[in-house]
Amino acid sequence: MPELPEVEVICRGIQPHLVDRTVTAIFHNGKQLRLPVPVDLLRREMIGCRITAVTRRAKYLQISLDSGAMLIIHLGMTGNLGFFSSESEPAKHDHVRWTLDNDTELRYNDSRRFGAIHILKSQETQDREETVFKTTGPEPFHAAFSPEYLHQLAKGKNLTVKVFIMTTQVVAGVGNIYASESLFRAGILPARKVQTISKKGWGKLVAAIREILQQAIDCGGSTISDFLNARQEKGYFQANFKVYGRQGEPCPTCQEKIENSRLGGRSSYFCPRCQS
DNA sequence: CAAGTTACCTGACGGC
DNA sequence: TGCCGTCAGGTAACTT
Repeated sequence: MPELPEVEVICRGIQPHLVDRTVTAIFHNGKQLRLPVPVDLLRREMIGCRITAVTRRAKYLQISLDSGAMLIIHLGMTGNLGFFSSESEPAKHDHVRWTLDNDTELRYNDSRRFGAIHILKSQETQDREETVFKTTGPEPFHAAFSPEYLHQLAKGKNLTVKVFIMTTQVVAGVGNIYASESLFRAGILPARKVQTISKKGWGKLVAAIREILQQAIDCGGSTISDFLNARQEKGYFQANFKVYGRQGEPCPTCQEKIENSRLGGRSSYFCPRCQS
């Protein structure tokens, strides 16, 4: 489900419902996510605390508390967050619920359980870039994500460009869908080796990644099978996919058939005429 | 040490 | 109808 745009959409959606609310109770259905859910610690660090901010770093949501503690949520492939009346019956795969002081609940739903929930104590939040995000690259919208940076980092590497931009250490938040779409926009084949890309090529790619991610955020994200925002509404950027999931269909630019090949174990879609 | 593979888990879909 | 294989938005721990 979520790449950077979907996480950003959820972040903006839950923020107004969470800020200035106090956590009154936390429930866990006992199921382990990618990591065990630290329920006892969550209760100790969150109950009675007021939420002060909701932010995003890479594909992680960061929920700050007035105690200085911070809840960090990763949605994995199928994770989602939504608000419900605390009276209503939890849905299948609602693994964790945070009850708030206005009788609503934030609910974490995740059928495949590839997500993760962490809590940082007050004294651990300040240096999280050096701990939690030690291996996470720059945000795509940040100035540090520059053509020079990519050109430098690519030196001596024998990777394909698609695998490269999907690597967390290189840049945060670019997943399988937006990697294919950005490479199409930049006119670069997914299988191109990073060594062969010029500074100008990296410039095109940086611009393409930013434009695609921004458009997707503006569209409320992409709903492939089950993504919903905090108000349980679908995103509609999938209507703007030029290549993702479209193998065999004509390229929207030149009518050549879109192809699909596997790179790093992931489906990669491209136009063999527009991209080189 | 870089690069490729596997594992985690549920659900949808196509073929038989 | 159901059984089987394959695939799916991510990440980290393995192996080569």
